[in-house]
Amino acid sequence: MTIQARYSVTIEDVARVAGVSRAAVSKVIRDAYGVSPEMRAKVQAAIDELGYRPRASARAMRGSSYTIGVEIPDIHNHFFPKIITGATTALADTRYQLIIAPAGPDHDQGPQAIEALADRQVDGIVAISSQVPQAWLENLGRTTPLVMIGVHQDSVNYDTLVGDDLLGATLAVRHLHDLGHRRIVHLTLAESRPNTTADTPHGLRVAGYARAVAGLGLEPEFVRVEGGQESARVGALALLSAADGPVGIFAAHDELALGVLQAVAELGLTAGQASVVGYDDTDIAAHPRMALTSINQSGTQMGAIAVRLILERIGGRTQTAHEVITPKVMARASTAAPQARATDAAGAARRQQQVST
Amino acid sequence: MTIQARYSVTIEDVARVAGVSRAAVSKVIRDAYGVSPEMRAKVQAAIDELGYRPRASARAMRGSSYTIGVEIPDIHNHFFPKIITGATTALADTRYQLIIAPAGPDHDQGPQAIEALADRQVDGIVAISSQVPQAWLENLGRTTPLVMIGVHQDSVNYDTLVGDDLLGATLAVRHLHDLGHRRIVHLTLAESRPNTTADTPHGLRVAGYARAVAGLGLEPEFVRVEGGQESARVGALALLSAADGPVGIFAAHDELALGVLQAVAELGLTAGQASVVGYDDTDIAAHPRMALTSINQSGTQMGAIAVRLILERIGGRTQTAHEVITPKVMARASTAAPQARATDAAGAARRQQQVST
DNA sequence: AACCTCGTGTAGAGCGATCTACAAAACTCG
DNA sequence: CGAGTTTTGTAGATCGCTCTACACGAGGTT
Repeated sequence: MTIQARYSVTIEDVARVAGVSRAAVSKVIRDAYGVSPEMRAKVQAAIDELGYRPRASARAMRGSSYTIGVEIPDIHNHFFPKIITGATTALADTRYQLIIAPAGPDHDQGPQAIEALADRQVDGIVAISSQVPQAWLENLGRTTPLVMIGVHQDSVNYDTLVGDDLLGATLAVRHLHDLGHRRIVHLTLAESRPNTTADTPHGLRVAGYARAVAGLGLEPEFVRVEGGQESARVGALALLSAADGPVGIFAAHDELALGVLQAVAELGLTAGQASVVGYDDTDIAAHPRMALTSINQSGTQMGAIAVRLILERIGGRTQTAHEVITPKVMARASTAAPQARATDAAGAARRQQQVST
Repeated sequence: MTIQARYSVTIEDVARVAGVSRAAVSKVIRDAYGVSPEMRAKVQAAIDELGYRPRASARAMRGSSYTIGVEIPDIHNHFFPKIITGATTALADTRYQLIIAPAGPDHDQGPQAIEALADRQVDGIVAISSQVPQAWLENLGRTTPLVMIGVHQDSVNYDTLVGDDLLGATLAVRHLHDLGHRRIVHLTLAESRPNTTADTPHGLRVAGYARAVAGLGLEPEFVRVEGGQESARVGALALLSAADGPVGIFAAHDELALGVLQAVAELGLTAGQASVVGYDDTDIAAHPRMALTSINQSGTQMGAIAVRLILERIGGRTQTAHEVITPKVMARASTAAPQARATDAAGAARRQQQVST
């Protein structure tokens, strides 16, 4: 029975079966004021009997859609699922449902996905793409609770949530330096890529790196890549093939670091010869086969905070909030004290052979 | 200007500015029949000027929401992002937007997420959780185009899309056997877990394994775990510590295989001593540090097919379709010809020590 | 007894689009 | 050139819910 009529059963039907008005049913399902226990029981019985479920789109027309939207820029970056997990968990006991709008595979589709969420009248938006015009965001934030993750500019109409990228980069450099490395290279996205300007996470990591390196009296040195494991692999391969001493590589995020590890593996180098630090501490970093040293900025915590901020906004907070998460180093076996390269012919030959694999 | 009024701009406003009726504007934005070029231009100009965007929830009340929903059971399983990628790409040139509803971290929340999508009046649903009562799905399929991925029972009201799990398991076993392995163990989910009954992908992999092993005259042998890398690691650790000959392990999916690889790494075993095959061929499997042999059932292709099926349904197809994807082996370094274990005291001691790490 | 207050329920407008009729204008064509 | 056909645009109902305004009856006060 319940199953039979699943859709096409409306609040009207429930009202008829319960023998009350639509408004009464509406009150019950919204937990609104002014419902007697008897009425509630009667209505609830009718709801159960008919298997009634209110349609979100109809509710959204006047009230709220009970939906929180999260925009994620790259479904392949394993950092984002952590944010989702944190958010989903934080939302578990509420009546809100989380939906994700993935930005398309091409870049600069972030705004499009955010817009799609706004079009769907979600009650709040969490967005991660940073390459969105601020004016546009300010305007969106005026009508919809909005949390931007990784946006460092302060704003009037929306909340922000960032990791302390300046500090994170410093920690990465210091970690390599403490191990004894004196050549510390930063592998990051080409400046032509989105999300690389000065106030983005990647831009700040660049700045933090440059400052930390200068503070230690070392030369800054960059490898710029297009993004994705493959480009990082190629970039690292070029760097490491040309190098003959130990190199510490600070990759701007774990996805890139994995590409660097590919190159390290292909060249048969030890962690002492090529030490790699990533950023985000994704799940895979902890795997013993990777053992990637990484900067942790708890993604699950970020997700939970983002949801909290949204719910506060929905609850009536009018002042903007700007939260900062403090990163920490997760030291693993991908970094080690510097070690000279084997200069014997055998080693060189082996490396040579493995490059061509 | 465009930005200023972003929301609260309705079709009414556009109609007023363009000097036409609401219906005319509606026709233009839907590309409907009966619009002269001049009218179109006039309306389009007004739309651009005001920055008008139709609200999905209002459209959903009568027409369609132009939204396709995908339910995914476990955001941490890297196989699902591949499906999403395929689906997003396939949807790129249409007016449809893809949204994802993640099932909560607890199990058996699949139906809840699917229901959430239905409540939001999406025009089509792609769902991956298989542990949903069939009657419920049949009913849902009656009102909404629905594609179930990984559901092997044939259905009347919804389409299905599966990998040939029976064949995939056979390929895995045969691969290990061809390498020379004679002890081939299947590591899979405990039968108490969701999605393990006979007609689910995991159930069929078990059946395929059992049949293939029997066909080769070997004994079937199972390690049952709760799910997640950690439980697989623990299960594999127990298996491999007790074993003294070479073992071939066929893990029911890559996530579990990664856990097995952890155990292999901790015990310091070679690929010949413990050969591991996964299932799904997730991105990370190809990383040289993992080099995980895996059964590929193209996730991106699955996503693309799922979307195609949905769009066909929206377009009017009434007969159900049932697509099958043929899996193939991606052989990598995690599997190798069997190799005896070192029996010297040093080797045993080393293994012993590493277990306790 | 008349007046308030409070709790409970209902009527009915309204949200922003779509979509069915239908009217008016513009072509065909014998 | 008038009847028929096609094209183009509009009016207005409608989708399923929320929410404001209000009616009604029961108690409480003076």
